[in-house]
Amino acid sequence: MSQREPLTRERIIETALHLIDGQGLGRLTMRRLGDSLEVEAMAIYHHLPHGKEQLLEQLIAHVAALPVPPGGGAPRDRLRAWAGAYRDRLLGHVGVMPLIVTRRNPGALLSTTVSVQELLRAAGLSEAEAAVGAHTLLSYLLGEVALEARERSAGTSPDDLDWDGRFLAGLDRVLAGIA
Amino acid sequence: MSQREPLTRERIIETALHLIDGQGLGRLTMRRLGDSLEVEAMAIYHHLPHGKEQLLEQLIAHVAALPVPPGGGAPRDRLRAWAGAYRDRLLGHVGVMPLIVTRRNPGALLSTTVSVQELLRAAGLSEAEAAVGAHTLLSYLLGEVALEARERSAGTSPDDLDWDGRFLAGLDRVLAGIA
DNA sequence: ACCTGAACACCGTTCAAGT
DNA sequence: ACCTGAACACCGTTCAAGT
Repeated sequence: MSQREPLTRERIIETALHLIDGQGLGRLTMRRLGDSLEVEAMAIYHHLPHGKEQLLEQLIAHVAALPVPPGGGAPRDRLRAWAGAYRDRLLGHVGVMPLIVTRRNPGALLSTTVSVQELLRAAGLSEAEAAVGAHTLLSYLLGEVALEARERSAGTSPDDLDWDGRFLAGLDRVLAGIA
Repeated sequence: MSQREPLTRERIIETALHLIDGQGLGRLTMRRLGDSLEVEAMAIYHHLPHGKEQLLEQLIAHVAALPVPPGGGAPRDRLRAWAGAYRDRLLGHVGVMPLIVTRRNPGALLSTTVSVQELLRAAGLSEAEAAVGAHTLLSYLLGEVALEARERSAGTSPDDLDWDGRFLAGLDRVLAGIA
C-alpha cells in the first residue's frame, strides 16, 4: 500500500518540471520538491549529489535540446517547422526560460545549434555563412520566446494580438536574411 | 567624519548594480546591499517599501531602456549604431540580463520598442511592417546578447572567436530581412 | 522621517544516524 | 544503498522601538 515508487533521477526531474510549470521557478525549493516526491528533501541529494545546481542543469538539458529532425523537404520548410516546434516546447516550459537563457551550460544548446548549422550547410551555404545563420536564427528564437513569455504573463497586451502571426512574420524575415 | 551620505533610492540602485556587476545577481541580497551602503538592511525598505521586488524592477528600468537617439542619417545606419550601443550596455551589465529577459515588466522595453518602430516607419515601412520589424530586431538583440553572455562566461569557446563580427553579421542579416 | 534590533518563517546543505 | 532528523548559516520581511 504505502510501498512508494523508488526515487530516481528521472522522477526527480519530471516532478521538478511539473512543479515549475504549475507554480513557477521561484517556488521550486528542495524542500517542496521533496514534499511532491513524498520524501525528505535530503533524500534528493543521494541522486543528485551536487544539489540544486545539478538539478537546474538537468532541467535545462531536458528542455533546451531539440535538434532539427532528420528528413527531407526544402531546407526553409524544415527550418520553419523546427522553429515552430522549438517555440512550442519553450512556451510549454516558460518557467525554465530564465535558466536556459542565462545559465552557462555548454552543450545544452550545442546539439541544437549544430543541427541547424548542418541544415544550412546542406542548403548550400558556406561553413561561415551557416555558422552565422544558425546563431542568428537561434538568437531570434530565444529572444522572441523570452519577450513573448514576458508579455503573455504581464497581461498588458491587446487581447487580439496574434502571437503566432507575429512570431512567424519575424521568422520569415530572419530566414529571408539568412538564406 | 562619520557623517554618512543620506540613503536615497538612486544610491541604492547604483550600489546594487555595482554589486551585481562585481559579484553576480545571486549575491545581491538585502543584507549584503545594506552592508555596501553601510546601513542595516531594513533601512532599505524605507526607500523601497516593496522590498527586493521593487529593487529588481528599478534595476531593469535602469538598464533596459535605451531608445534610438534622435538625429539624422540613413535609418539603417542609425539602427546599426543603436544596436551596437544597446549590446554594449547589456554586456556591461550581464548580471541583470536574467531580469530583463524574464521578469514581466511592461514599459521597461516599451520606450525602446516604440522608438525602433518609429524609425522603421520613417524609413518607409507600413505600421504593421514596422511593428514586426521592431519586434524581430529586439528579439534578435536580446537573444544574441543572452547567448553571448552564456558563452563568454562558460569560457568554452575558441579563443579567436570574433564576438563583434558575429554579432554584426547576424545584425546585417536581420536588417536585410526587415527593411 | 529615518534607521535599528530582535524575531519569524523560510532557504540550501552537511553530517551523523537509522534501516 | 537509501533515506531521515537535527543542525548550521544563510535568506526576505515585519514590527516595535529608538532618535
